[in-house]
This record gives sequence, C-alpha cells and structure tokens, in this order.
Amino acid sequence: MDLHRPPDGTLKLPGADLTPDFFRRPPGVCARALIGCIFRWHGCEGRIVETESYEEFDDPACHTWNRPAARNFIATHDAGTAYVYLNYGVHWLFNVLTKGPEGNGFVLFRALEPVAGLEEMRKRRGVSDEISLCSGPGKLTKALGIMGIHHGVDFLGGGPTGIREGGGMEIVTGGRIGISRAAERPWRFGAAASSCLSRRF
DNA sequence: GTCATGATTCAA
DNA sequence: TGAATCATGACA
Repeated sequence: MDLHRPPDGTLKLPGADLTPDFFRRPPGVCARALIGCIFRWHGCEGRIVETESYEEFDDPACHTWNRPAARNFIATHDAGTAYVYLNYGVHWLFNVLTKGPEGNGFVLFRALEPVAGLEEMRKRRGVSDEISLCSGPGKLTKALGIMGIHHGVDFLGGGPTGIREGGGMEIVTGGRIGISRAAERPWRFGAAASSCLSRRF
C-alpha cells in the first residue's frame, strides 16, 4: 500500500496555499484538481484522495435542487467557502463552494490520506487504523473536528486552515455515491493508487 | 450482506 | 407532520 509519504510521516511537500481563485472554476474542474492536495485543519493534515462535484443547475443530486438555503448560500458567499451540513442526522459532511463565470457548485471531500496530526485524529475517531481514519466523508470530518459551526467559514486565509497545492497523482473517475438521482454522472474523482478511498472505483 | 442510528430542511 | 437525506459501525 502506498500512502504517498514516507513511513515516518514527516515529509512536507513544497507548494503554495490555494486561494479563492482556484475555486472560481466549475466544480468538476476543482474536484479533479484537488486530488493530491493537502488539506490542513488546525494541526491535522491529510492528502485529498477522493472528491465529488455537484453542479448548481441541472443536477438533481445537488442541494440547490430542492433547498432554497443552498441557493442562497451560493448567492451570499465567495468561492472557497466551506459548506458544512449534517447528513442522516449523524455525520457532518464538508464541501467547498465553487463560484465563477462558468458555473457554480460544490466539491464534497470524501476521503483523505492522513499526513499529520494522526494522534489527534485517532483520539477523535476512536480507531487506530490509519487507513480507515479518513476513508469516508463522515469519517474525515470527525477526524478533523469539523462541525456545523464551520458552515460558511472562509478557511483559505492561511494559518491553521487551508489547502496546499499538490497533484501529480493518477486520477480515476466514477459515479457518485449514496445518492438516488443522477448518480450515473462520472463526477466522483479519486487517486488511483490510494488505499484510503471510501470505496473502490 | 442487513440494520439501527436520528438532525435538519422543506413541502404539505 | 412527515418525507427525504452526498453515511457509518455493528453484527450475521
């Protein structure tokens, strides 16, 4: 299994922090480009290995399809803002707002490969296995301590939160998971070699 | 594989 | 008031 980091976990890849401009592109473009980037959140870091994109219009699986609040969120927030919500009354899911001239939408973070702060993640998750620490959209929010209070937060300002540019990983695509409408659209993106995916492609 | 879990949003 | 929901862990 290749976790794309040395065994001691100390590797710090060079790269600048993403800015809101990164998210002024369509959600599908952003979702693909985020694979391999490092998500940093208050002392914990993980490499993004799985995402899904949701389009503001003509996408029955997007919250904007039947939630006025989601449409209002897009209207009142800038690109790069965190869109966090509770799913099934149990799990927080973390999305990033994409907003630009070619269309708006969201990117759902579905899985990370733990890079730093693993002990903190283990404490919050209650499991020790590194592979399964962040191998799902609900797991990664629990591991990082992401909750409803982070909804609407601009987290790209540098400092304790942000996303460092990465890439260079072989990417695979597939249908979105866990939805009943428009699931066949190939808007799920993953790092082909990762062992931390929520499901195999 | 099945199943219990259980908050929020929104329409009726 | 109720239906729907971008999931997980436990158990068989």
